[in-house]
Amino acid sequence: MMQARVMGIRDVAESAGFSVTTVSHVLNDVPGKRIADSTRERIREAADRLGYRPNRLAQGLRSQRTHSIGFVSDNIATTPFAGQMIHGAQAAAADAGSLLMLLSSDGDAELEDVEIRALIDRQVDGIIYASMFHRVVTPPVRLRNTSAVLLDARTETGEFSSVVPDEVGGARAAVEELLSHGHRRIGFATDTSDIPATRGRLIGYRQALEVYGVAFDESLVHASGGEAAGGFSSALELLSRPDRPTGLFCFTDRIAMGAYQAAAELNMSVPEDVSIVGFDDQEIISTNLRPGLTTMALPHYEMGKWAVNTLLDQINNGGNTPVVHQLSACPLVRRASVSSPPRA
Amino acid sequence: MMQARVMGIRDVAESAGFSVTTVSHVLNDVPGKRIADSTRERIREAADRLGYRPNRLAQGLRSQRTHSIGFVSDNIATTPFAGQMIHGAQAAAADAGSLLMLLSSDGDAELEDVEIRALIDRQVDGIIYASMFHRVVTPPVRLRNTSAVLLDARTETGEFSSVVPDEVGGARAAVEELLSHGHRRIGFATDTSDIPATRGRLIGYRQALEVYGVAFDESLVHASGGEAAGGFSSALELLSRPDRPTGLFCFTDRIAMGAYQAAAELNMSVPEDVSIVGFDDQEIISTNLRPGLTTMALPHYEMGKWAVNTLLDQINNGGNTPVVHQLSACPLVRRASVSSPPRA
DNA sequence: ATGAAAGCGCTAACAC
DNA sequence: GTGTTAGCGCTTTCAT
Repeated sequence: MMQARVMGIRDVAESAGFSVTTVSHVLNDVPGKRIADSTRERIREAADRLGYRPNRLAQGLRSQRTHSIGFVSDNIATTPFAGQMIHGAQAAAADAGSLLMLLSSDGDAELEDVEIRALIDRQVDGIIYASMFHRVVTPPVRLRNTSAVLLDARTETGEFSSVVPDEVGGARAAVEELLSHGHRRIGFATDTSDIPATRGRLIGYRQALEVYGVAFDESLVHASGGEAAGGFSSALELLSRPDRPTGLFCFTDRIAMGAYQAAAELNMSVPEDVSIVGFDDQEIISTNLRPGLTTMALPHYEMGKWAVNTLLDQINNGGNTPVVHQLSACPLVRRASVSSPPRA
Repeated sequence: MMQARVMGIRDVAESAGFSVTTVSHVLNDVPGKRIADSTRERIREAADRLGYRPNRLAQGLRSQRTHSIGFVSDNIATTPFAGQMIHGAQAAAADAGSLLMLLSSDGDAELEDVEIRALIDRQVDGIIYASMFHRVVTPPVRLRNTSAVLLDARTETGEFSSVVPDEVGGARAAVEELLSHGHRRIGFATDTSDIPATRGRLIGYRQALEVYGVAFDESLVHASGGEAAGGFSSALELLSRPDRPTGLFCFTDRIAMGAYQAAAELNMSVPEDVSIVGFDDQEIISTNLRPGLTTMALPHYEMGKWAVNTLLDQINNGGNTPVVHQLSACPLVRRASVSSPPRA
């Protein structure tokens, strides 16, 4: 383990025959410094030869910039989306030469505060405050002591820049996919929680119907307690009606999974007897269902990227950036669960 | 943004009327220092009053210990397991006052090397080198310049401490679950990849049969190209035989999902007509399938924890720790997909 | 075109 | 019991 000896800027200076100042100048490409090309070359050569690597800690201490950003999330283990957000964030950070410091609070507000403190103690340049599902949050006040951007979340008052998925637009596109295939009776198997997603997707559902001049029929929207089991019972009920819908818009892919089970139970096949579109594009479900599920993708990767890019801008501008609230589009992912309605 | 002014150890010293040395001693509880209780108190009070927080960068620079550890993984977005490993690692790190710096290489070896360098430049205390599925890896040589432990991976030569799931034991337990319910013809729907998981689980399958004195029948193991579609065709074939198995051990939950689909196709129900046990406990599948899937959990959280604890030990002992290769047990998660075989 | 020297905030010999 | 002082490895002002 451990290299022979780790070379510092002084070793480079000595070896190249210049002062540390000059070495620092050339290695950091400090602008507006008149330095002989030959000098630059000799210094670079020496640095390479010695395998010099700047100590980022020392740099950070001196320059007040650590090139590391904190990522606090309420959860990370139990949601398949965390990975995408983190990945997007990490990719954007890496592009800018920064690293992510990751922390999960498991929803414990006190712990969250401790974690943010730990991050600030480490002099992170800023913090991404992430939620694993779109919601309204109230971050610890301490978050105001830093640059911060909200990911998949918003505060009541909108004080931080934030990015969330476009629930309304996504739902509208989902239902339009069904409408454009000729469906006119379209059920909505939704969730009982009162969160931005349920509200937004219902609005989108209605908007799409309106665009196509289809009257909204309240009895066609059925809410249940999330997950496949809820989707199963919602769909079972909806599909058992004499005037059953020919298309089903499901609040999540998990609910769609339940809808598939209900269809099987009723000996109906997808999409011949009933077309289904989901939401989330949880690939493990959407690609493994038979037939593959047409669904709206949640733009987690893009949101993660947007969040750190915005944070970085904010940091680089010394906090003089306007607060912006970004809506991120949910693209339609076509697979095989939508066709024309049965002839009847 | 930004607090009024951030207090340093000097402010505390001044305010308390002692030297920075003494402040450092009491705030860090340095052992073997004789300091008056009254002094301790006054210093603590001053620190609290001023809201003093040590600058971890400066501490790290001086003490050569940053209390941050790097986590490099080949992937993070597209696997549902990443979250669990990261969470376990982060939890263990947090317990020890350390933070995780996260990096994903997307399988790009060159990038991986760059990332490890970036981590070392930031003076991380050590590095977790993680794979998102159990495999044999060859990490960049640079990894030897630090303390490192392998997570869900091993090298050919076993030079780093490592932790991987006990594939053999898990598979044996899975098949024994079937055997103990009375099944004697048990199919194995596996994957075609040649990786530790396929090899180990086949061994476990055979061991369990042997324990129960059931002869191994090669025609009962059917390999396909992963995912639900493969499981569907494997199971369809296995279950269509005249001497069809009454129990199915599936290489993954995704394959089990395909097996459910095949059972439905054949109008067989789970578990009445066929009992199924999976592997992985991908909850999004295992809990949402109907009926719930009995499966073997992959101990990702525990492995993540073990990895950083072991790394931390290694760091604290200055690298004089023996290399250890840990097998982590895969617990059985009983749900509703196993019962006694049909009377026939 | 280059360098001396101060100092980022802290720890740890070593004095007293 | 407590304080002085010398750095950790680097950036940056200011001289020259």
